[in-house]
Amino acid sequence: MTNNDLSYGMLDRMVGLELRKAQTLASQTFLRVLEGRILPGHFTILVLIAHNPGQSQSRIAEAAGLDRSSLVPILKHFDNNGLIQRIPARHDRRSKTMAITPKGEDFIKKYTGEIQKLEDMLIKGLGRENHAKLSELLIQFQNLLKRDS
Amino acid sequence: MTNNDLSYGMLDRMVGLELRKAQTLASQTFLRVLEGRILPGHFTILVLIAHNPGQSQSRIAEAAGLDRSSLVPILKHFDNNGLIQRIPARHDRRSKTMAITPKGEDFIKKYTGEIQKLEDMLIKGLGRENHAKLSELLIQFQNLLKRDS
DNA sequence: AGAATTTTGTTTGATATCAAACAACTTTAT
DNA sequence: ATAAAGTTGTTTGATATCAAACAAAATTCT
Repeated sequence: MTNNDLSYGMLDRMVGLELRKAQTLASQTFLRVLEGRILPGHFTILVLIAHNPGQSQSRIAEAAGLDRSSLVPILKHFDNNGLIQRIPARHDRRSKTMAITPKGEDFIKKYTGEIQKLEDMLIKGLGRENHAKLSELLIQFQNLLKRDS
Repeated sequence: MTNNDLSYGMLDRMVGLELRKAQTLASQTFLRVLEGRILPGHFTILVLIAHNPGQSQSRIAEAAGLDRSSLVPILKHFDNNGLIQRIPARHDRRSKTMAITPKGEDFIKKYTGEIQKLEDMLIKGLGRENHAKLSELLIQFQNLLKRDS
């Protein structure tokens, strides 16, 4: 009986299901608080590019937990709007190096406060220790599943 | 530095991002182990119906963390394949009561072993205490976000 | 009782995502 | 050096999901 009064049977406390429900709620909360002005995944991509200039698309995609192909329309959008720049990599003619633009930096700054406030709300709600423990366990969980894939 | 050697900047250890990455990996692992014979969400729905006969679609959807509308094609599929039965509810003429069929029970049994084995792998990999703590924190996280929505 | 509101299941777009295939290119093996 | 295998970014097709709108029915309010 995790939720309401419905029985989950063998599903009770299974991590996969709880992950999916938690993730859905987190995403919806983000969208609601940010009023749809930016998608959580898009913000992630932009910050990753800003903090790791000169990386390939594949590496950024992997760090964001996205497929390479999912990145293409996102980057096209950022490029069209002048938030990032794509420069052909010197040593690899297939690869395109990406860098944030000043406009992109402004964009990140514009939303950083609200997003940090949302995270602070989570920290306050869970307690600082629990919040840290949750992050840690989620990372451990990922490392576990990344091995055999 | 949670992943690889890329920097996450302000995103480091943010729960939302770690949740999304963990959830994606969990889903992919499930699909790979079950070889696509059943989707995680579909199995969830079926077990929920089995353990909570006579519930409305809306309640099942909520318990599974899905939108009502997302349930419609899933239930249609289960109904067409004889895994569930849909009976008009007595006291509410809008509502359709659902129940598992013997064939549906067989279907659940068929995959229960493999899915439990997958969860056992997670328990073993994380450690029993960490696994329990992760479930608990995920549920706490959901309760936190459910309040103000 | 009657009107206004809410709820239920559904349909209809919209979209985020992946997986597979592809050409161009690089790296590795022979 | 040449062939084989792997990688990069992209296109294309499939699909899971949601959100908004809807009619029918139930509930609440006055």
